[in-house]
Amino acid sequence: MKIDPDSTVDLSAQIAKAIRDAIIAGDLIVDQRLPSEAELADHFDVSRPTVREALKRLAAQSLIRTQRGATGGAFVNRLRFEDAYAQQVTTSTLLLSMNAVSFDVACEARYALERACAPLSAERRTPDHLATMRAEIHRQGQPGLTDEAFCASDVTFHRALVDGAGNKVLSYQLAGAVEAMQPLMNMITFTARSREAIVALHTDIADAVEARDATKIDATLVKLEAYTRELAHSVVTARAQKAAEKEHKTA
Amino acid sequence: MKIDPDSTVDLSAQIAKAIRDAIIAGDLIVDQRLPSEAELADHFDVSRPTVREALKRLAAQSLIRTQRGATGGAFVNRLRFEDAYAQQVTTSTLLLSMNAVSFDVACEARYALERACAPLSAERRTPDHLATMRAEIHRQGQPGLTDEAFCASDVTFHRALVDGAGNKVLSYQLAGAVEAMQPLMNMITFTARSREAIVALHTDIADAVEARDATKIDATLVKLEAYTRELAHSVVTARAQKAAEKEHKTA
DNA sequence: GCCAGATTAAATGTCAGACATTAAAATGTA
DNA sequence: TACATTTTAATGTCTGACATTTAATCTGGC
Repeated sequence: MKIDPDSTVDLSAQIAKAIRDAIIAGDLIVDQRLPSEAELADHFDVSRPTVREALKRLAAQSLIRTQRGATGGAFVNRLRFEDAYAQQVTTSTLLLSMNAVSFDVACEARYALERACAPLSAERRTPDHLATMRAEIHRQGQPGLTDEAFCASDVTFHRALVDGAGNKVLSYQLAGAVEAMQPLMNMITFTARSREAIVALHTDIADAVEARDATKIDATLVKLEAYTRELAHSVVTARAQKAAEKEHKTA
Repeated sequence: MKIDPDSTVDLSAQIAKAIRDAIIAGDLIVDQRLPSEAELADHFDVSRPTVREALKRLAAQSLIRTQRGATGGAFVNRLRFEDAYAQQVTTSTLLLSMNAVSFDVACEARYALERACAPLSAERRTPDHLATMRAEIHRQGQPGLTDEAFCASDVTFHRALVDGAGNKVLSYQLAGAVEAMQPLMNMITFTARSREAIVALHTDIADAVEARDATKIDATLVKLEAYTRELAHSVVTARAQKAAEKEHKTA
């Protein structure tokens, strides 16, 4: 592991890269202890604060964890699925919001991916997945539910569908696609009628999952996507109209 | 933005979280300049190195960028698709290797997702995507290509297929699934015969994409998945046999 | 008045050394 | 042996300083 002290790049960034590369290459294995900060500072010929900045960078990516005390230090962290989920969701959410990704594009991606899980989910779903889906459908029908809670329940429902595929990698990849949509969905006002329609589609999906009918799941997801996009469009149209009216008033 | 100085959690982690939350909530918008390190230190009532550690954490997630000089400072970074790709690939790769994800599980996830792109790609692919696919097929047929180069070309081919869907979000989500497989694929030895078979399937896919035949693409991807898994299994079997022989010799 | 070069100022990048805190291991003692 | 104490080695944090970069400002000369 070496760095170039003459480079214009931050020393801490270079050190972080060197260690990260070592982890990726397998030179440092899970749970292995890194040298102490003082030793690393010595090795790279930099000060301790610089080493610390590098370690914090790695910690931010969940690549290492630190422990205080006599036998403490920095350890290569086993990247867990849950940690990766969280990062994935954060990154995806910011990506959508910062790049002004349209509702349609995000929605299309999400349903395309979700439909990919349908056949596997039909085959492998357990009673547990089914129970979660039914419970969320019930929650979604409750009056007095806020729009945000409705959206959150929607996410839980769809995650149960995805998890039903029984493939952790798939669940991880989908986490971003499904959850990152939430801020976009939250812009929609769900009327009683639209909630009813969505609950009906969700029920169809749950029924199809129970019957292990992959074709039916797929078809219903297509309907749900179309309906969701329709809803979003009506929101946009309504907003545009209001803006036009306001414009008219002030003029 | 506030932190709890009595918490057992690192101050730098708390500060990073506070700023991250502000970015996610939209309180800090893209390209906005954060207060200087000294001002942040003052605000959170900590020292400058602690603030710096927090900022490095955010920089590691591409949430901010820093600039030196008189008008420099830390700025909220527009998370670009390319940056997100890279992070996604790194995370996915480590996730698979550190959790000993089986070839079958990863492969299943990858092809399920890729098949989700097929209908869109059939509809929207441009001549460019097609040209990339053809070029990679040609490369894959060249004798003397190393296994690694073959794998790399394979990845490029499949990315062209995915990109053909013309949905950036989809491309981003797929990046991890496709590229993270590469280390696993690299364990396979591709014989001349198996390369020939793969090239034939790739050709079928390219032809189907050109003909905008979604059904055919899907069917061929299913075949390709089956063949890939078969190849991987034969490698595992061969290894097991060798190990058994060695065991026999030493015994 | 205008332009080129020198100066200044404000920010990040880096260093050195110190002290605080934590937690395990070593040690001492009943 | 069991328990309390001390030691020790690590991370966490602070202070203060200097180095470096870069844009803005000032200054002379034309």
